[in-house]
Amino acid sequence: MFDIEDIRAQWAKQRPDIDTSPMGVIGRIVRLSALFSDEMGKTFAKHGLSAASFDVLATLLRSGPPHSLSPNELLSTMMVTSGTMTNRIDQLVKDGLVARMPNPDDKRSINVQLTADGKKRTDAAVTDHVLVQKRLVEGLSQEDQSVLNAILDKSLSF
Amino acid sequence: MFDIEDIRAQWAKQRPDIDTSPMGVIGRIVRLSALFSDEMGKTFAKHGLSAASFDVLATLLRSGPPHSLSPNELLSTMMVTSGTMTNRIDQLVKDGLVARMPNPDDKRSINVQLTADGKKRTDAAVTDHVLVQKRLVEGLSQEDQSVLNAILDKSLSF
DNA sequence: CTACCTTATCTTGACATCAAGATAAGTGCA
DNA sequence: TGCACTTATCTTGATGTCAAGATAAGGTAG
Repeated sequence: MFDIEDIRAQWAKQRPDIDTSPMGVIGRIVRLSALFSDEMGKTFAKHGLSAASFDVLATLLRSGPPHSLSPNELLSTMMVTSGTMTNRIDQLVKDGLVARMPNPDDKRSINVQLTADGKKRTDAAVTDHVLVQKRLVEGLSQEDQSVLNAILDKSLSF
Repeated sequence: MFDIEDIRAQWAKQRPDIDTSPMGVIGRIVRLSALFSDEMGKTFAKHGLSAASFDVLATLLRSGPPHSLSPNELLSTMMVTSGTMTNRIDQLVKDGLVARMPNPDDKRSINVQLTADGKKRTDAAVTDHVLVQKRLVEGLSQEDQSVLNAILDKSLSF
């Protein structure tokens, strides 16, 4: 595993014409994201979930009672295609964590609703998850985190 | 697409017991990473490459002449399994961008070497790529970028 | 030299994802 | 009303990934 600055040094030798300073910032963000995702994935696995399932379950939970959203509503909060959403819901239905309920007002549509077991499992997973997230940022002071958020928001606004 | 702070507000209502401030930091990093990866992917696609192929090609290019590394060496710089590497190399061989060369010193091993066409394509893709990267961070001042790097390095050292 | 362990690469089977299109129901305008 | 357009979900086929194990060659201790 190379350090990002080592990689930049290699480029400086092989392609002195290019400016790799943006690569430093972007490389760190992409790598840190992968590291975070790996660690968070372990928590999900402990609860028998994948990041993908957790994403759906957590969205339903935080939407509040009756913990029920259409596939289209779920889609709009995650960056996945409709086929992916169908597949995710299929898995969760098979595991008994959500149920597909007909929508009486629009027969094209359905609602995906947390089951009692789904709600219990999701509540437990979320509780663990936030503790892991806390650990992942514990190397940063409160001020570091504020500064970080402010700078990242500048980039996210594009 | 919800804003991360909207998501935190939803949690505050549904699960007032949890501390979601780490989620603010982590969410921004993961989301920004996905955004960067999407944009960079478009550049690779323009050159007929995927992020996966580019990753291999760029590693070979920046390793310097003769632009040749073993699958194992490539593996150690990317976080993928050996099966994934075999598959990536297969694709690149099929596209004529790299060639598998026998290693005379160790018959278990091979070297993956950029072809002339592979080098040309990679050079062109890298040139475009760094321009896109530059655009992706242009919302941040030099000082923002320095501060960002310093803070991110604290987290990456875990 | 042999038997065993390690290393390097590839193979297999399962899975998540996407792009594109199929299906079915709702909407609106002539 | 009826026909075209839109919307919501699901289906299909291709791809990239991983975990686990297969294959083959190198290294070593006796």
